[in-house]
Amino acid sequence: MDIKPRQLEIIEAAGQLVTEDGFAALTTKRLAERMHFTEAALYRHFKSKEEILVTMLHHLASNIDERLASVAEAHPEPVERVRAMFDSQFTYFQKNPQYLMAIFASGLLEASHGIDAGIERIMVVKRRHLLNAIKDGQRSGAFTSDHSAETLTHIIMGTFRLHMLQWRMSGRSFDVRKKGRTIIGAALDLITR
Amino acid sequence: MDIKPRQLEIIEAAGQLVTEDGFAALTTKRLAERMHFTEAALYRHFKSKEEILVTMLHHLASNIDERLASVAEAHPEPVERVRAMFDSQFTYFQKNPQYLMAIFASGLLEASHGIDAGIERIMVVKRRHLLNAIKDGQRSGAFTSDHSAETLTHIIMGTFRLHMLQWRMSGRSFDVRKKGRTIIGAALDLITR
DNA sequence: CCAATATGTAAGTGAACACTAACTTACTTT
DNA sequence: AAAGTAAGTTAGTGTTCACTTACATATTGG
Repeated sequence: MDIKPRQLEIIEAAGQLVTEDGFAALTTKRLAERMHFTEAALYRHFKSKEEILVTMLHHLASNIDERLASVAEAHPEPVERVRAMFDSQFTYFQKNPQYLMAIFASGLLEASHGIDAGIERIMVVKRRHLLNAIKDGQRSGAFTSDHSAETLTHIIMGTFRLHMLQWRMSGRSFDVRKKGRTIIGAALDLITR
Repeated sequence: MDIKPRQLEIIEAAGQLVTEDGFAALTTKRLAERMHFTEAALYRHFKSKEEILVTMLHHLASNIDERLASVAEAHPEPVERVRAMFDSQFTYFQKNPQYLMAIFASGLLEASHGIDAGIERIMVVKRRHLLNAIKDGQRSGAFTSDHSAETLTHIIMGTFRLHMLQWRMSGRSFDVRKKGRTIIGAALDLITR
């Protein structure tokens, strides 16, 4: 699925609307206004509103997957790898806050199965990369084996998600990367034996 | 703010709709259908759809506050107190799954300020009780003081929230209490020194 | 008995929604 | 130069939304 430049512009505008004012704010009228064209023009690029969201989520999942894979390759040491993975996430969302919504929407939206599946896929992608790092860390003895890799992954992911939520709820008023490093650092410290 | 019995029935039906099929599914038409009366009858009990949600969130926040306060009183020992607090939460949401939505909605809905504020209030209530317990645990030496009580609270809350999200996303297909005990137990173990 | 109150119904309202049909314009390919 | 294509426009469509008005019925307290 290749995304044309004009489609990407629309996707980014859609993400902006959702992240700024919530899902209810994403209407064809408002999206067209932001694009400085009419509602009908939207349908030259996407066949439905749902397709806009699904394409956006697909694009986002691919981006995140690539980034995390490249970070994993660059950092063989597990503790540093996890740290670098979250650093990469913080940097990404700092630069592309319009995609923040995709972290939280899961299980709430359900306007369609396609959207729900797209959101879940993003979560699964992240989980897979993190779980790999944690397992490596357990093998090398860097992380505790008192609890399963799945449990440790859950704790780290939960910590990350809440951090991003609070950043968003605060109107992105603090340095998500700096505070994120502290809190992810603390969580990493707790599972490091 | 006292809630009349008929109002409570409507609130519970509204929570059911949201938890079953998402926020978009909460329409006056569907809510009236579930109550086996007409849309107009809703407006005998609430002056707007927003008031239904705000009243529901207020009711929920009060319930949770009471429960956590009573649990805290019954368990002076911090580690056991935290465990009992989450046990209480698991039991509550197992019995009242219609209120699950309120855990996740934060920062996403924004259909109105009143709703957003109501959801945030629930988060604040929980955080306050948990933070107290963690601070007590640090004072008594039960919990590590390597990280701030706020950071530890964040990690535990994030862990809890993700657990509830996964329960909901799975269609509540597993025993939230049993699995929750394991995962909260692991998190508690990590912060116990 | 009767007036007040609570709780319902039938039948609508205008506004907003996603989406479509028909037509136009600009650029590119042959 | 002609034909095709990409990307817009105007002016709608029917549907659904939250909510309202006017009226009906049942229960209850003085």
